[in-house]
Amino acid sequence: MNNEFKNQEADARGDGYLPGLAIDAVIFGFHDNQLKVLLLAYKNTGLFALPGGFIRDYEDVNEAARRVLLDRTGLTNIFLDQFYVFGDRSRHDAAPLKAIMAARGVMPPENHWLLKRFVSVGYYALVDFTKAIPTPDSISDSCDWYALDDLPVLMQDHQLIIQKALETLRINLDQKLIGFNLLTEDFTMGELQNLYETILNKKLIRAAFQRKMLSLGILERIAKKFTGGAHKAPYVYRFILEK
Amino acid sequence: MNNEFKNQEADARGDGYLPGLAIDAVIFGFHDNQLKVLLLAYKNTGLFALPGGFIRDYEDVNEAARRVLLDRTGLTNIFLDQFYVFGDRSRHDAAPLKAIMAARGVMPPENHWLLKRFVSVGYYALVDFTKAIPTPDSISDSCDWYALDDLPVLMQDHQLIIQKALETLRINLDQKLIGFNLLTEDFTMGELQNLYETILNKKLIRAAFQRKMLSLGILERIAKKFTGGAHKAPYVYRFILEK
DNA sequence: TATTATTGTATCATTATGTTACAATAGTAA
DNA sequence: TTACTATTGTAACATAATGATACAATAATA
Repeated sequence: MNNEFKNQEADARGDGYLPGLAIDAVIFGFHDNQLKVLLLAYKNTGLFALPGGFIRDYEDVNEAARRVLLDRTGLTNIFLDQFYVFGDRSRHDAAPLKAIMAARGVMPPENHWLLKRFVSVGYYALVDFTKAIPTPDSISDSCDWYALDDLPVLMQDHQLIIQKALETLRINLDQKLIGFNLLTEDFTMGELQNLYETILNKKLIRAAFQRKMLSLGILERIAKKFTGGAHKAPYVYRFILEK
Repeated sequence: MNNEFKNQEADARGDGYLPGLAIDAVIFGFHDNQLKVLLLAYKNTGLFALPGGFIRDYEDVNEAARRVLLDRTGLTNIFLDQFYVFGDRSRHDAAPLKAIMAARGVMPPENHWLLKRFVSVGYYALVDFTKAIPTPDSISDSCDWYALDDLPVLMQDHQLIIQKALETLRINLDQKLIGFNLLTEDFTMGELQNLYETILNKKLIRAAFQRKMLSLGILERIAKKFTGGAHKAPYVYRFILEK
């Protein structure tokens, strides 16, 4: 779904879009020691869904995914990767979209392109929670963060898509060094460890974690952070961007 | 491309297929200490291409990929995984397909569905070279193995697709334990090490490799293999399938 | 029976990771 | 100022994983 939905509704053939192909984006954020994802709520239907969209005939598929991310968060230059193509026939279920359209007073013809079978390319993004500005599209009343362990009921197979995105994130967290994308520019070692523990859902050994992170040579020590607590102030680190 | 190409050619609208979506399969085999991939050669055009196909409207996308693999190799129950979606607009180039059709005496209308832009889901498969029976489709004169380091000139972005598949294979070789899929059911430790060295393109330490593999508890020692060489006979191992 | 090439594994060295401990604070309260 | 507390940074040692070398155990052959 995107801001151009009105046009999409009006034109039953879907001119200007790649047919049968969609994008679903699992946009991760980290706040209050919880992993969260951005979800849209649809007017009068009680349905929740991942941000998504379609591909214009002049766009690369990856470009379209960046556009979706920009439209829902206002962010560019964000970590964004494909992780799986959801192409089962059983995904096809016109009912939710009909309900959404009906709630808006639209009765689409049976052969409306949006009611056809879609294959969806799954993307996951890692964003700085404090920088993102959740923005609903034209047919949803809200775009908000939901904790992964307290999700509302989701449309179609969106629950599965989130599950698979999380698995990908867990695997790639250790391989590629992508966790930093979920934090603010500056962070303490404790914050970084909290993030890792939340994503991996297990306790890590503090001394070993710190030693490992520092040994990677990807962290720059910026300054001390005086939190007001009655204890030694932690250092603030910053991820060193490679040139 | 697949055996139903004749039907596909005849029907300019592409009825019965998902529009604009294709599958490209990088089918890896291992022979003569070389990694090889299956390629098709097209009649009278000098063009080489990856095995591929389209998705029937009654098929899951993954199912369609299995069908392609079966049609080109005769194999089922094979390691097969998605690795990337190739969706750049710049991929669109009707020329090769026109050439192929022209070589067959067909002049498609400009709006023929096969000449439109396609997004392709990349799959990679690992097969036992000795078991696969390379089989051309209806419009290619050959289906054969080509060594990765001696590939012919390939259609469109198929070179890039192979490159990306190889990267995926290298990353997953250590994570998941998938190398065995490229060997016969029984193999020696030396053969396994050769496979790893070929894929990773680097020498491995024999003692450490053997110790690591045995410690994983995934190998069953079957018997000795008397090769006729004037030296100690190696053991033959078999991958233990988990239940 | 000696010779040769290769395999399986033991041994030690090096590196990485798990675990414990402790000094160095930054605040609070006496 | 001075104890007291909680947390951080890191040293120190233990354990595990990997790298490197060495050598005994063979299958064939001469």
